[in-house]
Amino acid sequence: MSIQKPKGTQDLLPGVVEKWQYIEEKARDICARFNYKEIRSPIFENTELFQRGVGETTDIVEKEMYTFLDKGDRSMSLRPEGTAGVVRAYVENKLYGEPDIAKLYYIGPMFRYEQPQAGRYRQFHQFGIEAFGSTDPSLDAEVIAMGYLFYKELGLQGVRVEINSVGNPSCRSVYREELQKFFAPVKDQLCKDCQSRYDRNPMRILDCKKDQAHGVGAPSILDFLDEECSTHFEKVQRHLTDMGIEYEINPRMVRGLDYYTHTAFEYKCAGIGAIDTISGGGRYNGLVEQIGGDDQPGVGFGLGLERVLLVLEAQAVAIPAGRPLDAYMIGMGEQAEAEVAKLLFRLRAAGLTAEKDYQGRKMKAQMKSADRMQARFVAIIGDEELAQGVIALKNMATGEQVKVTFEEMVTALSDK
RNA sequence: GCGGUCGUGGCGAAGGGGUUAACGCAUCGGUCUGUGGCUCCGACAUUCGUGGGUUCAAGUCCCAUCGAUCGCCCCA
Repeated sequence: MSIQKPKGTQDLLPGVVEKWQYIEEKARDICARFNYKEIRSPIFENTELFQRGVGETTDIVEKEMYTFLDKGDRSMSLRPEGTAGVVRAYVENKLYGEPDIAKLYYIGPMFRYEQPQAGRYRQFHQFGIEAFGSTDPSLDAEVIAMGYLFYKELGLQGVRVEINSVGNPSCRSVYREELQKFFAPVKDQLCKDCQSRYDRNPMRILDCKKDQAHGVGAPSILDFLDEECSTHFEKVQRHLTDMGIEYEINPRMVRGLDYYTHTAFEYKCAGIGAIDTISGGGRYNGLVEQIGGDDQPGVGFGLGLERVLLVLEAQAVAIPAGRPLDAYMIGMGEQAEAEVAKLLFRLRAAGLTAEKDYQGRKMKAQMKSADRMQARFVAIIGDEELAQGVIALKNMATGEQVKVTFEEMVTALSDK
């Protein structure tokens, strides 16, 4: 067997790649309207960045990173998510010194060594935004609203917004202890997974899919928020309501990255097998400092593009087709073929999309080819046309055929 | 890391131990010596993911391995 693509990766071939371009275009457009600027950071970083940024105890860092030693014995990792690298770039380039807050976005591949399944790949793509430098709840709400609008403008139906507040590190640690106290007496009745969650991350027990009953009567994080955290959370909600964004509060929501503070949110939608979360994000006020910068707050989302595609497909949302072919040129005979090559270049230089045959096929086969490519016109040159200095233009939709001079060709093709 | 299902031409798909590997679509050629979407005719897998084993005989049975797919953990 010849070499195959690495497990969990995809070749995006012509026919599909146009969908990606369309989605990326939509992302860039919405970023422009919200005034987010693109940032391109490396696809690999020092491993330590992710250990510190994403969190040593997260599954991502513990078992899902593509880590390797480079030739200088430095430990490098392919980025498993987008935020850490952007934060690093923000700090390294001292963007906090700018007068306005930094509103950045990225689109690109991320890598996690996981077992692939529906909506999950080892190389996947995210469109994400990060806004640094403000704790204003209206910024949290803006980020949430922007993701929502992105899905809406793509034509996705049934996207739900769930929000939660995970508080700050101090209210969270109190809550964590309370949760462990709550579960301690029933620990051995919990499912196997939840027993291991008990120590690692008791909040996940609430999110257990096997047994929703686990969390009945359990304390809610929202009751442990301090003054500042609950005020922030209330203001975020008010802003969302003012913008007309519908949301649900899910006090059981837990995110997979350690860095979140205050607002955490997810977008959910059916259509990708067992997975319903299509993206998520939140505020991360301690992260910039943890990466070695000033104490600058941040908030953002990371949105899975494969999941967007899958839901678009599940909902059969039409995606605009790529650019059609204006003309397919056919030359009969050596001299005519040379003329075709020349005119083809002229058409292309004039901004038209044009194609010819390169396999020496019969005219009939070339016509079929033009039909397959959905060419609007077929331009034919044979001995007769050559002698008259004209070209036969056939409209493939109507079947009409007219003769035009070489000079008239470009305009004839342009305005139809 | 664990579990289920699957792996036959460019694509879809039959064949479940016996010697020439159905069929459909697509493609190419002809019918139509220079005109597509229709018809009819013809061509198109020394080979069944890979490696090993069982057998007189293996796409067909067994083992391993790789991959796809779905699910668990976790996540986008």
